[in-house]
Parts: sequence; structure tokens; C-alpha cells
Amino acid sequence: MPELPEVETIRRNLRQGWGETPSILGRRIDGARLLWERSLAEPGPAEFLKRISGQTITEIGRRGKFLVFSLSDDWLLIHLRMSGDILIEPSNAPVGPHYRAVFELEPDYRMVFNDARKFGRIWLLQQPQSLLGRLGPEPFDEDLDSATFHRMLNSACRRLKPALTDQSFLAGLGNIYTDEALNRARLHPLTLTNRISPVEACRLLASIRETLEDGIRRNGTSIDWVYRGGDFQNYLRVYGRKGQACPECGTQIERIVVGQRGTYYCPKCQVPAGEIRI
DNA sequence: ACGAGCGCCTGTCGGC
DNA sequence: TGCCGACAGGCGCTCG
Repeated sequence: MPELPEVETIRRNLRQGWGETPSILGRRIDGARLLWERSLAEPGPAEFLKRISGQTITEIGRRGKFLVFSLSDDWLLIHLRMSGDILIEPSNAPVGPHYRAVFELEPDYRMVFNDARKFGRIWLLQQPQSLLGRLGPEPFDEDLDSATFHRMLNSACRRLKPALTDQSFLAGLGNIYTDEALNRARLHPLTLTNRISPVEACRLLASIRETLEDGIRRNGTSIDWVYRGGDFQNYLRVYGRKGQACPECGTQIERIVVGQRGTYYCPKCQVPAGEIRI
């Protein structure tokens, strides 16, 4: 579920601390427990627990939707998928029903990987490129200018929404922020990528960045029972708003299915590239 | 090189 | 009330 803004919010909180919760930078991992072994992707449980014990957290980064922990000797990567979250709490707090992995942090805190749906995954790797190397560029990468983005779009013939949620095309967008960015850019989710003009590519890239920046500024989106304290859900233009008025023109938002994902858009504002507007 | 279908999981919600 | 299907912020795998 978490997309780039939610993962970035978690990263910043872990790094800087928030409220009563301290930063975990510089903390030593005293030991770990796996409460659901399949949350661990690599290596096996025995080697994982042995290798991670005694390592210090030296930095916390993000690449796409991956949380990237630099440890003294390894890289710890966590992908939250649909329902994952990271909690920091005192070691003696009660163990929740969806705790999948617990990392004891000296002297008296722990970091918890909480994940109701069990889709999230944890890796402990000597070098992270095997995972991160498959990702497309970061949306905020300075080298990603609109001409480059236009070239990326034109090098394939596919529909815009599945392309934008494809992590090997661009890293970080998911279902919510893609729909929001497409609405802001006034592009239909089924537009073919090779029919996007340079001007539209420029507008789309700017819309993606503005949408993600807004999401980060609001500390992410909190929907349903997974609540993280963000409030971007109060500023959504189209996502989850079927039948409600488009903020630009008042037309009712429609919901279609694209690539097996619920997709929300304004049928008046968002017209496929190349089509004549009425 | 695509997209569709499905599996992985648990939980919530609306309709009957 | 209880049951049942639809749906959910993701992604990897097959298959055509």
C-alpha cells in the first residue's frame, strides 16, 4: 500500500524520531525475532538472525518504495507492499497480532515490521544492487528532465497508467498517486505512451513531482485501518471519489479497471492524447 | 514487449 | 445477525 510519500515519511521519522519516539540512527541491533518466516526473502532465517545481530544502523535511505537500512556490514532492505509498516516502541510493549519481525535495538527499544496481509518482504544483502538495480529512475532525480521522460515514454507503446506504476519504468508511484498525477496532468490513464507529446510529457513529469511533494508534505495518505498519521487522503482529487465532483470542472469522477487496478479519473478533463477536445 | 490472470494474505464494507 | 462477494496503497509468476 505505501507508495513513495508514505515510505519517505517513514524513512524521515525513523531517521529523525517523532514525538516521544527517538531516532534509530546509530543504534545497535541486539537481536531479532521472526514471527512469520515468509516475510523474510533472503537469506534463510538462521543466517539472517545470526548475521544481523550486533550490527549498527548507520543510515536510513529510500529507493522507490524500498526502505534501505545501511548496517555496519550489510544492507537491510524492507518493502512494505500493501499493508506493511515500521513501528518503534519500548522493548517491553505488548506484541501486536500482525508483528512479522522484531529487531531489538540497544538499549531498550525495538523496531517492528508490522504487516497484516503478509505481502511485505525483508532482505539482508551484502550489496543491494540485485534488487535496486531493476528499478527505474527516482521521480526527483535531477537527471530526469522532461526530454528524457518524453524519450522514455516514446520508447514503448503501452498504456500510461500501467507504465507509470511499473517500477522498472519509474520508481515510487503506486495506484493512488498515479491517478492523482494523471488527473493533475489532464491525461487519460489509457493514453498510449508513444502518443504523448513533449509538452504533455513535461506537464506529466511536473504533475508527478507536485503530487508526490504534496503527499510528502502531508505525511502520506492514511486510508482504512492502516493509519500512519498522514492526511493526504483529505486532498485527493480523484482516487476513491467515484461519482463525486471533479475539483476542476465538477464532472462526476468515473471508476474503470486498468491492469486489474481500480482507476479513477475525470472523463471531461482527462482525454487521451491526440483526441480532439469538445 | 505487452497485457491478462492468478497467487499471495487479512481485513472491511455493503448488500441480501 | 450472519454470510458472501467485492475490494484494498504491490508485485512476481505464468501464458499467450
